[in-house]
Amino acid sequence: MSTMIQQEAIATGPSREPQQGRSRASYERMLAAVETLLIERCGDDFSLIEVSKVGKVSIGSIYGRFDSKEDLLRDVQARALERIDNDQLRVIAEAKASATSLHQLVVALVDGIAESLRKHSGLMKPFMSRAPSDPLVAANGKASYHFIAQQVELAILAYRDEIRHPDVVRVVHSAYRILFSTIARYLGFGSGVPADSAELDWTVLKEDLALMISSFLRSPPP
Amino acid sequence: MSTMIQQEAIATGPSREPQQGRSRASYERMLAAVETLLIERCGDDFSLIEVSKVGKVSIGSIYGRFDSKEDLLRDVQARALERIDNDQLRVIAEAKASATSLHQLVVALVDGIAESLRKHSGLMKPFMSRAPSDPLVAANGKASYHFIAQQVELAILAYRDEIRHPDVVRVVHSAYRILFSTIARYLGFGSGVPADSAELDWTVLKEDLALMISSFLRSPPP
Amino acid sequence: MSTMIQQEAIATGPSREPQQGRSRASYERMLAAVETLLIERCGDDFSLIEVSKVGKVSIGSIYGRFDSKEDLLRDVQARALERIDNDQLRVIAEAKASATSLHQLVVALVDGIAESLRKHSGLMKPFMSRAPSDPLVAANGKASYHFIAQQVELAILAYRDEIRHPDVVRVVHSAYRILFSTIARYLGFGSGVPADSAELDWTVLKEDLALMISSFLRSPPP
Amino acid sequence: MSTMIQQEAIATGPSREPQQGRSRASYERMLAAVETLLIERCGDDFSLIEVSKVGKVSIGSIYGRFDSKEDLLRDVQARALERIDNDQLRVIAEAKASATSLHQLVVALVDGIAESLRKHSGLMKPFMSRAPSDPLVAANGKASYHFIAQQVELAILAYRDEIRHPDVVRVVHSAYRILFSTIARYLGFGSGVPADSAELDWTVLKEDLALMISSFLRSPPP
DNA sequence: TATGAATGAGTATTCATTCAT
DNA sequence: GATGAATGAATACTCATTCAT
Repeated sequence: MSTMIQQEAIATGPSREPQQGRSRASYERMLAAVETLLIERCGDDFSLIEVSKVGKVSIGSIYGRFDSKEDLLRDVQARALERIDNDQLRVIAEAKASATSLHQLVVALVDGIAESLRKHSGLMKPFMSRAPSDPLVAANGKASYHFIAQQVELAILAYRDEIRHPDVVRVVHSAYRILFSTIARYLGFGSGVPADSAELDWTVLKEDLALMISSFLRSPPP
Repeated sequence: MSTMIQQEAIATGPSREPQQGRSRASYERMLAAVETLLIERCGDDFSLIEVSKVGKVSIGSIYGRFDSKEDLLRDVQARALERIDNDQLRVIAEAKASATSLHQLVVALVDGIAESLRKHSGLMKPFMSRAPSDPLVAANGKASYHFIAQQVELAILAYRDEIRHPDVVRVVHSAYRILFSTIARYLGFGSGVPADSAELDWTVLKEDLALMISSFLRSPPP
Repeated sequence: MSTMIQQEAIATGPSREPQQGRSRASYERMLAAVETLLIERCGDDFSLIEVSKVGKVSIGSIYGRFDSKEDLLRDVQARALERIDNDQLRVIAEAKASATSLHQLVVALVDGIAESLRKHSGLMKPFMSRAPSDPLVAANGKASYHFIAQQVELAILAYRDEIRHPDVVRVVHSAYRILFSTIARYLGFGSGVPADSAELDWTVLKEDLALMISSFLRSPPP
Repeated sequence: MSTMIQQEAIATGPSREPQQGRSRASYERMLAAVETLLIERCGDDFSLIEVSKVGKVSIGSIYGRFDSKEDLLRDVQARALERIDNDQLRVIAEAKASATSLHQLVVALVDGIAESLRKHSGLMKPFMSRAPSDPLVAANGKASYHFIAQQVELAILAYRDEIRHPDVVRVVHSAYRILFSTIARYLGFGSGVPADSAELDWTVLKEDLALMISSFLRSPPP
C-alpha cells in the first residue's frame, strides 16, 4: 500500500522496534499506554512516569527504545497515521465502488471520511495540538493529509465530466479542504473542544456538507 | 454592546481591575505583556517571570490582580474576544450595508470574516490550543463563536426569500459553521500549523468558499 | 589589589549577588554549603539536593542566583581563588620583608607558599579535579597560578645579581614551576591522594625544595 | 619481574581472566575499549554501554568478568601500570648503562622518565583523576610510584660518593619526588589541564629539572 | 556462557505560587 | 499595595546493575 511506504519514508526514526517475545510485548505495552494517556488527556500533558505506570514498563525501557519523549510520541503518531490512512483508503475505495454518480460519490465520501475521522478523533486531536510545538509531528500530519486529499481528489475526478467549473483541479481541491476542515473542527481537532454535538447535529452536518460540496462541484461558475 | 454583556457574564471572575493611575497602567502592561508573549510563542508556554519582565510588573503585582496564571490568561482572552467580536460585528454591518443580494452578502461576509479572523489569528490560535485544557477558555470561545454565528445568521436571514431549502435555519447554520471551520483551519487554529498558504491560495479559498455557500443556500434540496 | 581586579575580570558571570538581609544570608549559606561539600567529598560529586539540605536553602533559591550547577561551582571557585591569592600575596610580602639574601628569600617563599597551599588545599583539590571538565574553572585556576607566579618571580628578581645563570627569567620561571608542582602533588592536588605525609616528611620536603631551588638559582650553568 | 609480582599482590581481585579462545579475545576487546574511552575522554565519564559498543562485547559479558565498573577500571589500571612500570624500568636501565657520572645519570633519568610519562599520559591522567574516589586505584598508583621511586633511587645511589649531603637517602628521595611531581603536573596529571606546553617549554623544563636535581645532589648542605 | 532488555534510583532544572519586607 | 526572593513538587533523562532467554 502506498500509504505504508509513504509513512515509512517520513516516520523512520530512531525507534528500535523489537521483533518478538517479552521485548516486543513491553514495546507494545508502552505504545498502548501512550495512546491511552493521549486519548484520556486529550493532549500530551502526561509524564513518562505515568506512561511507565500505565504500561507497566520501566522508564529505562522506554529510553531503551526511544531517544526522548518527543520521539516516542512521534512513533505513536506514525503508527496511528498508518492505521488511519488505511482506514480512509478503505472508505474511499468503498465509496468509489458504491457510487454511480458524482453526487452519490460525494455523499458516500463525506459520510465515510467523517465517520473515519470521528472514529480516530481520540488520537488525532492530541497530535493536532502537538503539531505547533513539534515540526516532525506537523510534517507527518501534513503528509498524511495530502496523501488522503490526493486519493479523494482522484476519486472525484473520475466524474470530471459532471463538473462544470473550468478549473476542475481547483474546485476539487477546495472541496476536500472544506470537507476536512469542517469535520475536523466539529470533532474538536485543534480547538480541542468538539461542538455541542447532538447525534442529530452530526447527521445534519454530514448531509449539508455533502449537499454543499456536491452542488458546488456540479454548478457552473457564476 | 451585547458582546460585552455576554463576555462579562462568562468571564467575570476574580480579576481585580483597578480603575485609575499607576495601578491601572501596570495592569495594562501585564495584560499587554501576556498578549505579546502569546503571539510570539504561538501558545501559553511562557512563565510568569517572563510576563513580569516583558511587562515590567512584579510577580507579586500579577498575583495581586489574579489568583493564578490560568486566571490571567482567561482575562486576556476575554479582552481579546471583546475586540475580536467588535471587529466582526463591524464587518457584518458593513457587509449588510453593501449587499443587495444574497450572493453579494455571502461574498462580503466570507471575505470580511476571513480577513478579520486572519487579523486576529495571532491571539486566537493560542487560545484555541488552550481550550482543551481550560474549560473556561473553551466556554468563552464557544460563547463568542455562537454570538457571532447568530449575527451572521441573522444577516443572511434578511434574504430568506432567496433560500430555497425549506429548513432555512438549518442551512444558514450549516453555512456559517462551514465558513468558520474552513477559515479557522486554514489559519492554523488548533492544528497549530497554518496551511502552506500562498497568497493566491488564500484568495482562491475565500472565493470558492463564498461560491459554495452561496450556491448551497440558493439551491433547492435534491 | 590587582588580584581582585583580575578575578573580577575572569569570574564575572551570571551570579546575581544580593546585597543585604535575608537574601544575602541565604546566598552565603549556599556558597558555604558548597564549600563544605566540596571539602568533605574532595570533589564535586554531590547533588544540588545535598547543597539545599546542608545550606538550608531551597533548590529554587539556588537557581534564582545561578544558571546551573556549573555556574555555582565557578562562583565558589572565584571566591576561593580570591581568598587564596590574597593569602599568597601576604605570604610573598612577608617573605620579601624578612629576607636579606636570595637564599633567605627562597626559604621563606617555599615555606610560606607551601603552608598557604596546604591551608587551602581542601578547596584547591576539588577544583583541580574539576578543571578538565570545565574550561572556565581551568582558566580561572590558570590565571591565578600565573598571577602568583609573576609575583613570586618578581620577588626573586630583586636578587638577580645573586643569580649566575645568564637566562635569569628562565631559571626563575622554572624555579616557581618546580616549587608549585612539588607542593601541589604532595598535597594531592589532582592525583587526589596526598602523600603519606608524616609531619616530618612535610618539613623535609620544604627544606629540600628550598635548598634545591636556592642552589639552582645561585649556581652557574654547567 | 618484580613489578608484576607487586601488581598482582595489589590488584588481584575478582577479575575472572579467561585463558584462551574467543573468550579471551572478547576479554581483551573489552579492556582495550576501556583504554580507548579513557584516553578519548580524559576521564572515566563513559558508560558501560559505550564500552560494550566500542569493544563489541555485551554488557553481560562484562559483568561475567567483573563485579562492577569500578572493578573493570581497576583491572585496566593494573594492566596499564604494568606496561608503564616496565617501560620505566627499561628507561632506568638504559640511563644506568649510558651514564658514567652522577650528572649524566640524572640528565638521562630525567629525560627518560619524562618521556616515558609523557608517552603514557593518556592513561595515567584518567587514573590520577579517579584516585580520589577509588582508594584501590589510589593504592595501585601509589605502589607503582614507590616501586619506580625505589629503582630510580637505587640507580642514583650507585653514585653515592658524588653526593655531598650527609643524609643520602633523604636527598635522593626528595630528588625523585621533585622530578616526578614536576613532570606530572606539566603533563596535567590531576590538575587535568596540561601546561601551555610549547615544545621548547618541555625541553627547558627537562633541562632545568635535571640541572636542579644534579646540583642539589652534588652540593653540600648549607 | 553470552546476550542485551529491563529496572529504577538518582540528577539537574523549571516554574507556579507564597510571603517577608 | 508592591516587590521579588524563596519554596518545592514535578519532569525528562542517565546509567550501573540484574536477570530472563
